[in-house]
Amino acid sequence: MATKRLRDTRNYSENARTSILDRRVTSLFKKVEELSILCDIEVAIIIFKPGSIQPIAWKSASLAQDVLTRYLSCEANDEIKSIVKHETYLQKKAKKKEKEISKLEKMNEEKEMELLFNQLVEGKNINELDARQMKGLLKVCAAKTARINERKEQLKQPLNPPSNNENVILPASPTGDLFNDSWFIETMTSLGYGSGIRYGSGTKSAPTKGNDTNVGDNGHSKDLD
Amino acid sequence: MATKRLRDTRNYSENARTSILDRRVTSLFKKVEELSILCDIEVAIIIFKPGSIQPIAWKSASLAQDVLTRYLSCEANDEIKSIVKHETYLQKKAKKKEKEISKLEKMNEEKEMELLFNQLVEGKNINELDARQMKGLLKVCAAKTARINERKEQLKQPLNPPSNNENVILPASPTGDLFNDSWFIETMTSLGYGSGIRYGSGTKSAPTKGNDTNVGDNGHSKDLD
DNA sequence: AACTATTAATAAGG
DNA sequence: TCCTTATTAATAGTT
Repeated sequence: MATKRLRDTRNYSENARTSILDRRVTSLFKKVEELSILCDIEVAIIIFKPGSIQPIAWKSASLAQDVLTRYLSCEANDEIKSIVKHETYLQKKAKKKEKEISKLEKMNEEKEMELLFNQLVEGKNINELDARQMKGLLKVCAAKTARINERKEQLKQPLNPPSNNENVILPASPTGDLFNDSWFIETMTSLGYGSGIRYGSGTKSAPTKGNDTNVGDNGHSKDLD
Repeated sequence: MATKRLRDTRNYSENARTSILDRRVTSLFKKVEELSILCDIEVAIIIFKPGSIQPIAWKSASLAQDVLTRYLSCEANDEIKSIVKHETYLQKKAKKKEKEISKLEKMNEEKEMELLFNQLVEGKNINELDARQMKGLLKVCAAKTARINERKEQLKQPLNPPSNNENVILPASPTGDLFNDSWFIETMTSLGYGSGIRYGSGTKSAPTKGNDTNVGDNGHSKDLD
């Protein structure tokens, strides 16, 4: 029963909300139709529902358009102005999205290069790389080299023993220390990058600090699905 | 008393007619205002009375115009066809860009998971991962396990030399064996993947668990670092 | 979607 | 024009 005249549907579930709204809009249109016939007036109603982009027009898109056209021609001056306003609004929106895209593309590029680097470690044939990938890879290498140099500076300081378990705050730093430094230096050397380091030491380079790392060690992994 | 719901005002005197119409339009606007606020919709109403040329606009000329402009941009009007066309074009463009963004976001997610995996191999503390990352990681693990199994099959075949070394574009790079599967497999082994794998020695098939995503069996996660 | 109790809208009269 | 009142419409809650 009607406890109140109108419910505030804004807090309702999407489903209930649309069904209630449908009823109201239906009866509204009914009333307006009565009015328009019995009082001999012309009416156009446009409704924008929050969820849908498509507007609802009464009493039909074409008839509404007829009324709207006349209305706009009465207002004349503002017409073009507001439309142009709208246009620039849309253009701004598009530009914004473009920026967002290029940002994401850049992020993608970075991540791809990181992956590429790791793939190389895992045995990806270097011949499979194309020029673009190679270029990006060199960038990553440069970044990593820079980091190593930093690290070297740290090591020069007497009261600064190397700590192996510096953990990284992960996803935010694409240039973070993803790699075991010693392994990386050796690898770089083998590629001809390690300026002061000579290649030739028969090192096996498997990082051992991850030995006890277990992934999904118990039944908890089931809970993640 | 209300003998009927709505009177047909078309046969009334001009005076009575407008007064009746006024009341009705007033209550109509009241109702629509309630609707628009409580149901969070945008509405525009244009009314042409038979006598007067001037239309009535709800909820004010400027606000109505705003709604109308948007409406027209969706439906396309003859008079302002070109402008509106451009508008819808821009809207389509924005939609397209939105799709592009979501695609890129997905790609980013995948790459991030790959990276996460590699970070883990390199000693990242597993305790730092949240549920989402863990979930994605398990996916990657499954993929990598599949790869390892493939590799195992290859290793079983005695006459299967890796066809890696060819021309390389990198400066002075002896595409070392460092970029080989050995390191990866060792690491995998140390992680508890396919514990029977020995590089270069054809061994019995590892007692691999059927579940690809369930890796490792004993909870040593406390010792991770 | 149909039903019912409640509230809103409205016509007619003062 | 504004109030009152009888009547009908709209509608929330329920099924």
